[in-house]
Amino acid sequence: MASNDGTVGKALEVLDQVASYGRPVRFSELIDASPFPKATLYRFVQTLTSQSMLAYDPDRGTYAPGVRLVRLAHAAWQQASLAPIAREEIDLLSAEVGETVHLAQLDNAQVIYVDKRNAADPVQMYSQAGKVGPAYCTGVGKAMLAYLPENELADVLGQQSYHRFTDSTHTSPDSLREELGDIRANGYGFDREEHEPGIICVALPILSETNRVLGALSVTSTTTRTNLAGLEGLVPRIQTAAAAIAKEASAWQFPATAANS
Amino acid sequence: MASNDGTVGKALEVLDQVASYGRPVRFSELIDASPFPKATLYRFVQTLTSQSMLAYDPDRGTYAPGVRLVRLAHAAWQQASLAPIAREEIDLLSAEVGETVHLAQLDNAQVIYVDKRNAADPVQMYSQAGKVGPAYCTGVGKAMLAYLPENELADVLGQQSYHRFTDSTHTSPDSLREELGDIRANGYGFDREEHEPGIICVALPILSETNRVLGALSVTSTTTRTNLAGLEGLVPRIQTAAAAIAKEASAWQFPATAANS
DNA sequence: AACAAGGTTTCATTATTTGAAACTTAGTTT
DNA sequence: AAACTAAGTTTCAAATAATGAAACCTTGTT
Repeated sequence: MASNDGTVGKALEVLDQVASYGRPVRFSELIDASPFPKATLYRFVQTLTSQSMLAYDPDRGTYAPGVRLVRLAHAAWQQASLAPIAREEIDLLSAEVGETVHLAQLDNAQVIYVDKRNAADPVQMYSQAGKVGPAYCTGVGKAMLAYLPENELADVLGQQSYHRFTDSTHTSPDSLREELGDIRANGYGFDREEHEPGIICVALPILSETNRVLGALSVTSTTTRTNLAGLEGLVPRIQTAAAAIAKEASAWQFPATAANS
Repeated sequence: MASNDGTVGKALEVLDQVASYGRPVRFSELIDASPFPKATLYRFVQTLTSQSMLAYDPDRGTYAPGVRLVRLAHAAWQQASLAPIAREEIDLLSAEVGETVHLAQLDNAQVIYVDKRNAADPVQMYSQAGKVGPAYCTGVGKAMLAYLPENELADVLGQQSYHRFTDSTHTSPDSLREELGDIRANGYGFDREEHEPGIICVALPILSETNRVLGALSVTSTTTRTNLAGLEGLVPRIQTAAAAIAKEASAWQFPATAANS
């Protein structure tokens, strides 16, 4: 992915790098970790700053992701994500099952959580939406991978880290592939404490009419509260929600443009 | 701004264009409204899609802002925005005054709302955070403009539309400049129904130790509930919050990096 | 005063972008 | 079923922009 998208791709690589620090960074820190020569990186950072994609703090000489991203993300979240469409269904679902519900989509080879509803404490969206996670060891990740066309799947499987988080984490594409077959057969999959000990979930894909993967929906719980069989009992209810979201998504088309100021 | 940032600037221009539609768009719609020749726009859209900055819907042949933006925005919101820092103060403030509180920052020449708290009905953030508004006719906008250094101010004033929303909207840089002087003198400013009839607010800037504009804080109400004098009474309380946020912002530095998965 | 380190600018070379035009589909119309 | 049309895609020489080594500032340090 990173390769061969010319200058724009390289600039976005720099943007990702800055974002990855999780705090404002100095130019010198960036150059130490950058494949680009000083002058080149310098120009990228200048350009991105001038475009408000990065914010420069002159008091400290640091760079951070810029506010223009927040504006663009607003648009992305509303349009490209299932979140606004799925909102009501997720509210209902989480209230009904009394557990945490996640709505996720695939960004490249990673899972990106676009919404989350916790039965207990009400939302705090921006701080949760946008979080990324691994695809190979999460319920939502595997549910989406299971329905990817072979050519895309091969690509995505090659990009996973297969880091062993727990004893039940998949550590190779082969064992993962096997489970993906099961998921396709059942229509749903589990996270068997593969990412965090004690945390389990059931996940279902959200598919378009043409069977493209739009996203995934999951209900998460802990081994102290329930078990896989318990979660499996929720599948029909989650299936209903997933189907409703898919239907909404396909209806959601060209809602007569409104002019803007 | 749009000028002279090379290929990257142009690509981001395209990204903005797509985002501006508020719905998925076809390539043909983009080309009709684009200054770029077909082949050039085509390559931009390809590149942005390959980078997940745009999402392509193959069923419908449409483009929309991509999920990578949501991920980047998460980083932007946490780091570049005052929102996470200001959260508690805003909670307190809105609970105490019982009115809507806005936290805004400047993105180029526009106001971008990074957080909002409504005393009455609890938040629905993503739908609000990221929203943009005009700087010349909003409380937060004017509060920030008032403390901008002259060279930046001139630039920003030139970019305002001066559209007359109501009878009290500023329609020229000159009358606006005059009010900015008053705001600087008082330390706070009003929105006198300049954007929407019946809606008024008091706004204060949030300034760094070196007096750079970090953002602005406002309390909004309606003419049926209160008046300017009533809002003015809240200034000391808002000032406390603004000062606390500024202090937090300056302390918030290099909080020991955590490695990421 | 000499020395670094972080940051910024220069400029000839090199590689990428540019865009008119030609080409492919797929969907109409005569 | 042939001729038209609109939308999307590819080509390629010319024009333009990106590159990066090295020199140059600036600010803080020994």
